[in-house]
Amino acid sequence: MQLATWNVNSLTVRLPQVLDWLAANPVDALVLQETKTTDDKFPREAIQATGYHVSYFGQKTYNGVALISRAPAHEVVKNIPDFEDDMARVIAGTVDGVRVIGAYFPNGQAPESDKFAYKMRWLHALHAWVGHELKQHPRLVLMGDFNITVDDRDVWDPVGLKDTIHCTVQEREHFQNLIQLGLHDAYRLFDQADKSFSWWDYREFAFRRNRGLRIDHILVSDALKPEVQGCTIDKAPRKNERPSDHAPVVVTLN
DNA sequence: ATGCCTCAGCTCCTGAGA
Repeated sequence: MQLATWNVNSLTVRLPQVLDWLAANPVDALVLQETKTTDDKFPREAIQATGYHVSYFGQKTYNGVALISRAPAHEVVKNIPDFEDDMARVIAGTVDGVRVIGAYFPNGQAPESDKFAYKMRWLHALHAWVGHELKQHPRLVLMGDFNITVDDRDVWDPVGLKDTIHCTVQEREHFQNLIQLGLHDAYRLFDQADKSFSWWDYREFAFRRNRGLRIDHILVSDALKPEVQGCTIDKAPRKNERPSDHAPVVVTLN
C-alpha cells in the first residue's frame, strides 16, 4: 500500500500535474493541500474519471484539502471536530482499513503574530483530536503540510533561520507532542541524503540551489510502523515548468 | 529590500504563502 501527500498550491493550476503524477504513481491514497477552490468548483469528475474516489473540503482563495483514494473513503471528517475554524485545513477518511488524516497546518507567519497564536491553538486541538482518533483507529497515518521543521536537518540554513517561522522551539514541541501519541516520522525511519527537503521558495532559484525546508511529513502509528517499507520525497514534479513550491512525499507499507 | 516568485481576486495592485 502506498500513501502520499502533496501541497499543490492551487489545484486549478496543478490539476494536469496531479493527474499525470497519479498515472505515474498509482498510490492507494493521495491527500492534497492548498487546493484553493470551493467545493462547487472542485474538479471532481476529472479525478473520478481516472478511477479514483475523492472527498474534498475547500474555500475560496486559501487553504482547501482533498483525499483521493483508490478504494472509497469511509467515515470522512472535515476539519477538527469541536474546534471552531473558518479555514478548510483537515480531511480524514478510512481507506482499506487505514485511518488517513490529511492536514494543512497553519503557516504561522511569524512568532509573536496573531497567526502564530492561531497556529498554536490549532496544533493543541489537533493533538487532542488525533489522540482520540488513534484510540478508535490504531492503524493511522497523519500526513500533510505541517509547516514545521522537525529539527535542523530539515533546514537548509539552520543558523540563519534559527527561531524563525517553521523552525521555532514552540512549533517543534508541538510536533514532538504528536510523536508522543505513538506516531513516527516515516521519512526518518530510513537513511536519507543530507539536505533533503520538501519545499523550496519560488524566489532566488531556491530549488536549483537546494535551499529548502522539509515541512511536509508522513507520521505512521505504532501499529503501522512495522509495515513501513520506505518513504521518499519525489522531486520530479518540482522540476515542472510551472511547479508547486512543494514536492509530494510518499510512504510504502506492505 | 518587510524584496526576490506564484496564485487568487470585487484583478493592473494587494495579501499571503513559507
